[in-house]
Amino acid sequence: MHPAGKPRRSQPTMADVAERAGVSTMTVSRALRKGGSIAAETQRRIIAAVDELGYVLDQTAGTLSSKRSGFIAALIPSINNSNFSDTARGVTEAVEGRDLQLLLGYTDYLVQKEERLVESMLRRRPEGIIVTGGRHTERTRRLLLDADIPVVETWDIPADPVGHVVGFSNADAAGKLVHDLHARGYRNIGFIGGSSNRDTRGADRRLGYTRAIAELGLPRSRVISFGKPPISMEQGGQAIVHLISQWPDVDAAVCVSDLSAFGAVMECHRRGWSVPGRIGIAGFGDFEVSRCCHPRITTVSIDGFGIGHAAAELLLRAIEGRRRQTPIAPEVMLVPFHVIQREST
Amino acid sequence: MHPAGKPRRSQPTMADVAERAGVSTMTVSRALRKGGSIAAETQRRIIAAVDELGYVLDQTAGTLSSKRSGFIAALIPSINNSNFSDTARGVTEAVEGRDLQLLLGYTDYLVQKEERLVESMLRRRPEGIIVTGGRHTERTRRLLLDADIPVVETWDIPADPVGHVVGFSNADAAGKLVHDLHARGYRNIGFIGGSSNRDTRGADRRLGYTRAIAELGLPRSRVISFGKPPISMEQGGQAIVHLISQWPDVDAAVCVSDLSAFGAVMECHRRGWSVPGRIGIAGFGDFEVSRCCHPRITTVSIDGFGIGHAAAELLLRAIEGRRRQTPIAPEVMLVPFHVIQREST
DNA sequence: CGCAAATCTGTTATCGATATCAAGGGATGC
DNA sequence: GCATCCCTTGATATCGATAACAGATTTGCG
Repeated sequence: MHPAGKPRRSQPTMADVAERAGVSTMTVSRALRKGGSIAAETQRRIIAAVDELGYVLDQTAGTLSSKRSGFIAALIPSINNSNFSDTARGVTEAVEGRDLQLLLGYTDYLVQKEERLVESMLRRRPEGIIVTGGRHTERTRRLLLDADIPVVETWDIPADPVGHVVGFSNADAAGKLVHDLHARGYRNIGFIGGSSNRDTRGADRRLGYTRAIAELGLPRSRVISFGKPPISMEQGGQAIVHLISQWPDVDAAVCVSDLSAFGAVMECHRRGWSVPGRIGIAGFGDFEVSRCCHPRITTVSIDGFGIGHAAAELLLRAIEGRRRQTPIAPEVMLVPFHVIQREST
Repeated sequence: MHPAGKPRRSQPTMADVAERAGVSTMTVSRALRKGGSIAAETQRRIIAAVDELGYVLDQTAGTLSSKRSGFIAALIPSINNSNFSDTARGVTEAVEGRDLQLLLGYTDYLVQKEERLVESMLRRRPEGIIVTGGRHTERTRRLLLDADIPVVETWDIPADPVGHVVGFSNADAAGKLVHDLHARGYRNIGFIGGSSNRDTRGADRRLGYTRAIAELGLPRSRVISFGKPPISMEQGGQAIVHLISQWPDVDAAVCVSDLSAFGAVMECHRRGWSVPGRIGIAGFGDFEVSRCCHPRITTVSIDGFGIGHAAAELLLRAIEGRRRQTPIAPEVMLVPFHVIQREST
C-alpha cells in the first residue's frame, strides 16, 4: 500500500503534499477547498500528490485557524424512537450538501445527561445546536446562551425559549385527540403513560388529556402510570390490562405513544378483547407500526422528519446570518398535528 | 448573564481564565484534566475563574497539540432499524465513562455514502472506527488502512477483514432458520427480501436460504424481491400477497427482517389468512414488535446491543494497546445467534 | 504598447491548547 | 546542615492548518 523502502512515520501533512507537488501549503489548502483561486494544472498536480500520499485533510487544524468547525450538534432523547430518528433524518437531509456535518447525541430523556452532552458538544465548538424540548437544567441554559451560537429547540413550545423554536403543543395535541374520541361517543376515557415526568413531552400529553377530560365534564380521569418512560410495547400491553381491571367501565384508552398503544392492542387481541368493540385505543406519533398493524391504530400524526428538516433549515439560516453579521431574530415555528382516525377507535 | 459594562468580544480562552486565576495557561490546562499534579487551592481558584467566565474548553486546540482527538467513529446503515440502534446503544454504553466521545454516521446502506462518511470522519482524526459489514469500496478500504487507527467491522464475517471483526454469518443464520422450519414439517418455503443487493446482510440471508433449500432437496426456491432495501412493514405485507398468489402451495415464508415479517403477518390477518394455519411466517432480528404482536413471530435473535458493546470494547483495547506501543493482533469475534420459535410458525 | 485589473502563488502570523523541560520551594533523610 | 526528592508551577516550542496581505505573472483593453 505504501511505497516500499520508505516507512511512513506518521500521517502525511499538508506540507508533505506541498513538497511533493512543488508548491506551498497555502496553495494546497486552496486546491482542496472549493472556491480557492487556483490554476487548473497546479490543482491537478496537487490532487495527484494527495492521492499518492493518501493524504486526508486535518480538519482539526483547519477549524482552529479558520474558527469554523464545520459541524452542528443535535440532541435527541432516544435513538430508538422513530419520531426522533425521523427528526434526525430530517436534520441530516437538510444539512446534506452543505459543507456541514451533523453530530448527534442521545440524552436518554434525562436533563442531566443533556447537560453533559451539551458541554461536550460545545467543547468542539459547533456552529449551531438543535435540542429536543424546552426543559433544561439551569447550567444547560447558561451554556447554550454563553456559547453564542444559534440554538433551536424542537418538539415543544417552551415558555421561555433559549433561541429559536420548531415545535407544537403536546398538550393541545393530546387534548384534540380526547375531544375527537368524545365526539365519536366515547365517555370513559383512560390514559396510559410512563410513571415519571422524565419524558416531558409525555407529561405534557397527560396534562392535555386531563385538561380535556375536565373541559368535557367527563368522569374523573383514569390514568395508568406504568414503567419508566418512554414506555415500551410490552409495557403498553401490561398497562391496558391494569386499566381495564381497575376501571372496568373504561371504553377508550389514550396512550402516550404509538408503541404502548400497539402493545395494548395486541394484548387485547391475545385476550380476546375486541378493539374497538370492547375498548377503543389511540396512540400518539403515527409510527409505521400503527399504520400497518391490524386493526390500524388511531393516532396523532406529527411530521418528525419535517421538524428536523425545518429546524435544520432555520439553524442554517441563523448560522448564515451570523456569518454575514446580520443575525436573524428568534423565530417560533409551529408545526401542525393531525388526529388520524383509524380502525382502533 | 455577563458582567455588565464589559461587553464580551468572543469566547473566553484559557489565557483569560489563567489571568483571572493568576496562574499560567499550563496550570489551567492541568486543573481541567484529571491526573494533572496541582495544588488543591490553585485548582479551586481556577475552577472558580472558569465558572465566572463561563469558560468551555476548546477541544479542537487540545486535539491538535496532544494528537488525541478523544472520539471514535461508528457507521451504521440506518438509524431507523432497531438492530443497529441497539448496536449504537451498545457502543455508547461501552464508551461511557471513558473520556471518549462517539460520533455516529448513517450510510443508508450505500457503500458510496460510507466512503464519503469515512473520509469526513477521518478528517477529524478519530482514534478508532467501527463500521457495519465487510463490503466497502476500494477507496474506503484504502482510507481505513492508511488512517492507521484501529478498525472494527461488525454484523458480518468479511472474507478479507480490514481490521478486527465482531459478527456472525448471516447466511448461516438464515440457513439454520430454514432447517428448523423444515424440521417442523414445512416443505414449500419462500423468501421475502429487497430487490437489490444494497443491503449486503439481506443478500447474505437470501444466499443462506437458497443454500439451505438446496441442501434439503426442497423444490426450487421461491423468492419474492420487493422494494428498495431495507424493506418496510408495508412492503412485507405486499410481498406476502405476491408470494402466495405466485406460488399458492407455499406453506412458509422467511422474511429478510422482522419488519417485513410483521407486515406480512398483519396483512394475512387482514385478509383472513391464518398464521400459521394457512402459512408460517418467520423474520430475522428479534425486534420488539415480533415479541409483542399477535401471533408472536418466529425469528432469529441477534444481540445487537452485545455486538456494539463488544465492538467498542475491542476497539478500546486496540486503542489502548496502540497508546502503550503494544498493538494487539487482529481479532475475529463470533457472536451467537439463536432461532426463536414462536407462534407464527 | 502601456497601464490597470485579474489571476495565481507565497510569506508570515495566528488560532488555543498541550508536551516537554526546567526551576522554585518545602519536606525529608542521614 | 546539606543533599535529595517530590510537588507544583511556568516558559517555550509546537501541533497542522488558514487568514491576511503581498508579490509575481498574466490578461484585458483603449
